[in-house]
Amino acid sequence: MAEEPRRRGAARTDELLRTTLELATERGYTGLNIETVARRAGVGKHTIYRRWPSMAALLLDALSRVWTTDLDYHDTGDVRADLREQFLRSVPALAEPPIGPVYRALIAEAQADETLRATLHDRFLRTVEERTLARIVQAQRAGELVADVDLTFPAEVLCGTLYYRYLLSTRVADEKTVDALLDMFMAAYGRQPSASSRSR
Amino acid sequence: MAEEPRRRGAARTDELLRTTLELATERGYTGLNIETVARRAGVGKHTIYRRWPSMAALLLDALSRVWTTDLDYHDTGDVRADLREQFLRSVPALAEPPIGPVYRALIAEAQADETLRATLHDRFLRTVEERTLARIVQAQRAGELVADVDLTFPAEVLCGTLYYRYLLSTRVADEKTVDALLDMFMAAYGRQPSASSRSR
DNA sequence: ACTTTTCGGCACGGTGCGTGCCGTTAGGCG
DNA sequence: CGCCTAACGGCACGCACCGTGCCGAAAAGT
Repeated sequence: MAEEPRRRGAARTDELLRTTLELATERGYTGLNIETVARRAGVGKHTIYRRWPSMAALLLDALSRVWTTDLDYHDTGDVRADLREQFLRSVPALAEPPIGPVYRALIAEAQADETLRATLHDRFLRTVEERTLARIVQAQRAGELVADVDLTFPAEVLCGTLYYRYLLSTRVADEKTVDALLDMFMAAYGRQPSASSRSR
Repeated sequence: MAEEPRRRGAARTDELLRTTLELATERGYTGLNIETVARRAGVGKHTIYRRWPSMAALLLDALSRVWTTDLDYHDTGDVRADLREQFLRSVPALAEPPIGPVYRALIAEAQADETLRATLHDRFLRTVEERTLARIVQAQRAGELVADVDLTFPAEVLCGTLYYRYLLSTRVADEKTVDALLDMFMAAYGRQPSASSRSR
């Protein structure tokens, strides 16, 4: 999204992204606009507009910087435990600054801009869904989950439910939630009948 | 949210809500602001502010007007068919005007306002989740679903997944999606083992 | 040293916000 | 019936942010 500036730019580009994340952390969603970022960075607005066509584009790049999300599912051979560990690790990261405010700002702007909505999904959510799918497909191959079922949609349900909690409700996605979600998933696709996986 | 105006107000209040919905239908999310509503209704801005403290409050009331959502789950004795019918009926209603634009506008504003987020959830999503829960609990009592499982969270997953699709991705929640969702739900909580409910 | 391009700074018109202050008008009351 | 009070429409304000244009300065490339 950011075109490489020719001369002094690279360092400035980097600084602007850092400034954006700083602002998100200190002042939250409210402080996230171009004027404020420019003022804070001691920069003319052109310097920003030369790099990004809109605030949304700047936010997308800023988010990419921190969305490392240590999204690396373990594979201990216990798919439920691995999913659980990953969910409990990544959900708080989503809510806290700087990711939280930046993400919220993008969600807000995306409501008015379908293209942004698609970009947002492609660049972030899709990755999460795909990695999740990869992990459960692996479990399926290992015999932990029932065979002959397309797990694409279940992977979306797993991720989507957590995002729904965070973005559309005020309920936190705590351990209880994650466990209930995994109960449902394992009850539907786990190998052993039901009772054992449905407890806990 | 709207306090009853004393004299000329009731009719005006009603007219303003209708004007808001008209604007949402004709111009979408973009046309939804107080100035535009006031201009369109031929009204001073005070007349709006006297009734609602913010655009969000006005939108909430406007949404209530059209959120009848014919949310009435049938009970034909086949819970899967009843859920399917309801989902396919209500999902498009959510996307089309006037509900779509108004809802999107609220989602956008709610990102900056936690209280609004809670209100939005309480006034709309919670109802949907509760009715869904009521229907599947009934199915549980009828022996269609496994007993001794708390279905509160599954009800949230059912609704949440559809909202996730609509609000955070650009994928539509079509028949295939609804069927896949119900596959998962029935596989997890349906009475008959798995194979039959997982097909389709 | 000279050119090119980015740079910061400033100002502009435009839009929407929320709040004042008019004079007007409708509804309720005596 | 006429008065009085409250809601009304219209207008203007200061504020914030948007996106753009123009300046002279400074840095990078030649």
